[in-house]
Amino acid sequence: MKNEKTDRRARYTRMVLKESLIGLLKEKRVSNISIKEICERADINRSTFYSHYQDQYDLMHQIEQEVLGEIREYLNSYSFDANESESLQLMNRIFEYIAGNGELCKTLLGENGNIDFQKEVMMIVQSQCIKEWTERRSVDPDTAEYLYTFIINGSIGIIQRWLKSGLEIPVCNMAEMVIKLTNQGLSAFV
Amino acid sequence: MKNEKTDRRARYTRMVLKESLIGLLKEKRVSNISIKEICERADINRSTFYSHYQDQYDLMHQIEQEVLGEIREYLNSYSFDANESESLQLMNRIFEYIAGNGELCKTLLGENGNIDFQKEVMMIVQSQCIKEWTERRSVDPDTAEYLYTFIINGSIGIIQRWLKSGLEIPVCNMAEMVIKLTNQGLSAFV
DNA sequence: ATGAATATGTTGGTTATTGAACAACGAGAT
DNA sequence: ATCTCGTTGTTCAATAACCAACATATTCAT
Repeated sequence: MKNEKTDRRARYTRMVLKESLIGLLKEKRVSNISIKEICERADINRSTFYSHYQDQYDLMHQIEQEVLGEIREYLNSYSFDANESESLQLMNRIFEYIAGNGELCKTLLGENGNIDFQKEVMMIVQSQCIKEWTERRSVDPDTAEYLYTFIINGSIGIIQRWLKSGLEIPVCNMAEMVIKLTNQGLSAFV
Repeated sequence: MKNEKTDRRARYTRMVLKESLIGLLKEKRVSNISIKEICERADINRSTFYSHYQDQYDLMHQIEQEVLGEIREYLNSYSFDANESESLQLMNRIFEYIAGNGELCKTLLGENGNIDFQKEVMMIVQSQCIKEWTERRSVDPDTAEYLYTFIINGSIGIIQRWLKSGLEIPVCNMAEMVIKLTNQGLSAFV
């Protein structure tokens, strides 16, 4: 029944180390962040760091995996409305999630974030979107590769722009915009 | 050279326990706060609590002593301007301090605070004020006792009112007001 | 007044974190 | 090329915090 698995102390240690890295990521990219720095900011002994993580990248990766897990959970807790496009609904939820986790997402999806993680996030929803299309009409697999790349990178870019602007545009408009761009783009090839 | 004396862990534990109690004091008075409650809020094991403090009152007392220490330090780091009344300057500094430590002071000086602590705070400055008067003119010691009581309680009341209002009135006006009331009051007896 | 539930101190064995030390490495300056 | 100086992994004994369990106390409804 215990919500948290581990010892209180370990939980606390991991929490502050994560917060510390996230804070530092607002200023610079992981590669320029030292382990010493992370520990000082978290007020945790350096040797303790090593008993939890290999290095900065490992810590960052674990943060990313948690966020991905939360996003997936968030999407799964949702029953689709049959009247609307599944892709659009998914996209809406993604934007909702990002908006509701502002600071963290702003960092992980921002310029100091890991591009592979960012792609993975967009993949969660765009893969559904692309599937809807390619199932209906036949697409040359080589071409599809390029379409993926374009759509995923475009989506990431637009989200980063949105986060920078301070989430001025409402969630539903963002979702609609991306879906439109995706569908329009795909329609030229199928 | 170490600013902090103890182990990081002990420092952290004490810090969160203090924060926890301060938070709870916003809702109710110490006597209605259980140790279990404090520990749960702080996410600290109950047995750890006992290795630092006797009980809620002990913890609260230590917080109060720290604040008193900080106030004294704050006042000592100040060189007086010979042109102005020393009492008024002191009073100004007290209000400055309170304004700069809003949340904590609002709690400790508020309705759930310890009246003895509150009196001690006002004593720090009013004793100077009263000394200035009684040195100059002779006062019946019995009467003086009542004058103290009146002035100290009046000062506390006015500060609580000020904190409740959200510090609307500027610091210097508050200080002047209390000093005026004090001096006017005393002038009737000496 | 009685009983059930909840808070209190206290204990002993276990585990996580600490601090300090070490050799090894890399970057930058002279 | 040599000399700093700071970061890196790693170790280890000391200790703070953990948890679970226990036997009292308190509280509170009926």
